[in-house]
Amino acid sequence: MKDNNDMPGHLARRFQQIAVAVFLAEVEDAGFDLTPVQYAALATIKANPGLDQVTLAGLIAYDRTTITGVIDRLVQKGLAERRASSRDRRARELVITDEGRRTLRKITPAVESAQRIMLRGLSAKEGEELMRLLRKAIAAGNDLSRAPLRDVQA
Amino acid sequence: MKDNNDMPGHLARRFQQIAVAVFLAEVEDAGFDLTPVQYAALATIKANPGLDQVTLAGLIAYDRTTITGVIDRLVQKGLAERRASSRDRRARELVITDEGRRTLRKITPAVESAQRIMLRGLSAKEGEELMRLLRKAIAAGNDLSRAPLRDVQA
DNA sequence: GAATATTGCTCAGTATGCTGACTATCAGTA
DNA sequence: TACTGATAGTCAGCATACTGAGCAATATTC
Repeated sequence: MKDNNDMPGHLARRFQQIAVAVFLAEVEDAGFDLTPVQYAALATIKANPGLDQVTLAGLIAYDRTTITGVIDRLVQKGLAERRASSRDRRARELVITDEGRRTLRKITPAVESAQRIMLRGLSAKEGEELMRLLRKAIAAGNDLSRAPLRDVQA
Repeated sequence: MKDNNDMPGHLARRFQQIAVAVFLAEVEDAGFDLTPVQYAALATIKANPGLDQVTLAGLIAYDRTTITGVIDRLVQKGLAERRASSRDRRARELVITDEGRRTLRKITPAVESAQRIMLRGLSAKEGEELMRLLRKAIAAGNDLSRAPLRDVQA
């Protein structure tokens, strides 16, 4: 009988569970209230001003139905804005606000600290190897989820 | 500026997302309707008949408030039963039903197939190494989440 | 240019996960 | 025994994630 600890799926769930908890704790200690998902979305909006929701979803591999709620909350917190697109009236252009920019800047140390903490059981070399293997497994399985990563050809 | 692909937290989310999608697809192909979480709970109940909910939660690192709903659904599907404990009237003893046992047995090939598919981008050696690193990182971060893994001393 | 297909977004419904609060019960102690 | 603290379970509320359906607008095809 295979143990849970031999199941990559189970290990993935556990590691993610810890990663989220560490992220939230570090960010809260820094005086902010932002989830990992909201952080990734906000950082991606900042790096790609004016992108639409589907493109954002593709860049961070979120489901398009999930993005709606995430952006709702970013907007509600005053960190981002949804604007009507002039090119396509179906689409919304997303932009970061000054407040969002400020938040991103101030929150960065906490985010980086969280990444270190969640790997604290591993040596630097092991941490790198873990990330390499995850990237490789993810690349091979990308199309197996409903929300695959998609590159944009601007 | 660090890329998402350099963030273990982001990679963890992506890998888990794929792992769940693969699991659900394989299980559905086999003609069953069981989530990864429900499967782990059911398998653990089978291996530890009569255990209470808190112990179950500790064995698979679920939050105790999450367990309630998971068991509700296992019971509703007729795969497990909740019984009053004679030793402690607060506790519920969990047991697997015959139907649950049958389901577990028939679903096992699909579950194992799912574990292989989610590692399909890696060699056997790399898959082992990924699991080793995940186990190590998880062990070091176990107490950082609200739902740590807990061993039982029968 | 009209019919068809596709796309961007939203919504309803379900299933994890979590925080925090509450009830019932048990355990230990004065 | 009464008091105190801890524990088992549930619930309300919020935030991901997904399925599937639907609406509005754009693209494509004839």
